[in-house]
Amino acid sequence: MAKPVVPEEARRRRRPTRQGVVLSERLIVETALRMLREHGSAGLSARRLGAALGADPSTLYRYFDGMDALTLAIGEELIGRALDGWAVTGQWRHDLRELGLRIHGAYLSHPQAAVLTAGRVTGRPREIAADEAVLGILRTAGFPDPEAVLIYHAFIDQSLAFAALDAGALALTEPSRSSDEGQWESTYARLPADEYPHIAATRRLLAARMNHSAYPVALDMLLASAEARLQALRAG
Amino acid sequence: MAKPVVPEEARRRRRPTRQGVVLSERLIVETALRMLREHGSAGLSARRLGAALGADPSTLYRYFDGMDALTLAIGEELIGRALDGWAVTGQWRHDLRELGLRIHGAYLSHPQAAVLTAGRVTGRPREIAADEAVLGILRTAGFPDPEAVLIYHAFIDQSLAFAALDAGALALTEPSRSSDEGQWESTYARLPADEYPHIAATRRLLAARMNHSAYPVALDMLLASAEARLQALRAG
DNA sequence: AAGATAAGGTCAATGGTGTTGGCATAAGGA
DNA sequence: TCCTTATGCCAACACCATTGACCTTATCTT
Repeated sequence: MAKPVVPEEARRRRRPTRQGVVLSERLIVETALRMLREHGSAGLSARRLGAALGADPSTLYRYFDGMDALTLAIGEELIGRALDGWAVTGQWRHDLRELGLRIHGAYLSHPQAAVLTAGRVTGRPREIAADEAVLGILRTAGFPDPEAVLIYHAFIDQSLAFAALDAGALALTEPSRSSDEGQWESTYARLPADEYPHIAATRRLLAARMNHSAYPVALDMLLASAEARLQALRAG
Repeated sequence: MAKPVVPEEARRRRRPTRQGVVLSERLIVETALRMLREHGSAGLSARRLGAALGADPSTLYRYFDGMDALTLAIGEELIGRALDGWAVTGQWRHDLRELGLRIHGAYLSHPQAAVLTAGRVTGRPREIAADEAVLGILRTAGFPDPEAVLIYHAFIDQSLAFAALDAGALALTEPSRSSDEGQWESTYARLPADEYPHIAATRRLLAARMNHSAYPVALDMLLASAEARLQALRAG
């Protein structure tokens, strides 16, 4: 840690860059997101980001202490976007479903960024806010604390895990665009039917399915199971 | 792609390296795994791997066309280890549970490697074998094909997604070893109780829970939900 | 057994990366 | 208006993956 990073709110002397740009944490994160979208996850580097901002790469170290910290900031931004405009209705199952799909969607809308950040738990404000919201929904719904914590954990980790997985797949295939459906079809068709009878028997269904995310299905199964537990608790 | 890579089974002239080591795909992958375990995921580089093997880094390109291909080979090796010794008993729920935990476990036993490879679907032999097995279990259990495909997809992606997520967490905290339990405890304790009442109320439970993987819980919920569907199908 | 062929190991070089210490300059407080 | 120092810039370091040319020697052919 060579140079101390000044926290954003304490910045006073905003000196414009040689090319006239006035930097800020926000500007840097947004530019990084744009670069990730346009040039892929390998396309983000201190040098390129610096160039895009019209600033020397080393200047970034005045704002983040290392690329890793920048990555975390990007993750926080994505979580924030997922929560924007989300509101609790009081129907716990609906609310959780909505939140899950939003998180998943926010990450998938920036797959290249998601690849870098999902799985990195940041502990930053907006992430904590999401945790608090989920716990609140479950406890209000009537789950006893131990149960609520268990389900909260499964729910949030499953959402992030699928977001990362699906984003990874998207980030990989996006370059080779041509994939649509036909790719899986041919992948499965290539396998010898006698050696892989079950795959062969469901070839069509598989090809149609594998182009979508399994997250909505997994999410609904998790929520259904939670509801069953809740009813069992009420009954017994 | 400058130099064509000779497939392993077609290799004839195995010339020992200057330091006397006879290379092979297997040896390289195993050495890479060992290096990942010992020096972390950032510790694997062509140069270091070459050094560890007693060979010039460029030699690796005779075996894999790029570090990316090596990564895929490592992933295939991990899946293979998960399947080693696994056998179907005929009780579908037990079998799937076992397989899921094995996959998850195999990845977690090499977290640094898992970070690199999970999420990269390879389509290599052992991976396809796992897919066929899962589909077989579900269809034999009585799930109609569309249902079987849906659940197969959710199951396998859930396993891989959690493996990647948990491995990532493990790979990160391993360097700073000291994390055990106390870290989460203090993380939650630091939050103002009036702003985060639900977190505050369940602080203890959370601290105890967050050190474990949510996968077993999520897996059981998915399987429970699948069983409910199967019974509904049989009844109606 | 001798020679030809080319697989496979090595060398050197290219253009990329994150990161740092020192320096210069201008912003904002006095 | 002057001083302080935050902040941008420069040059350098050590690392990275990858490649093309070269050389050596294991294997095949005759």
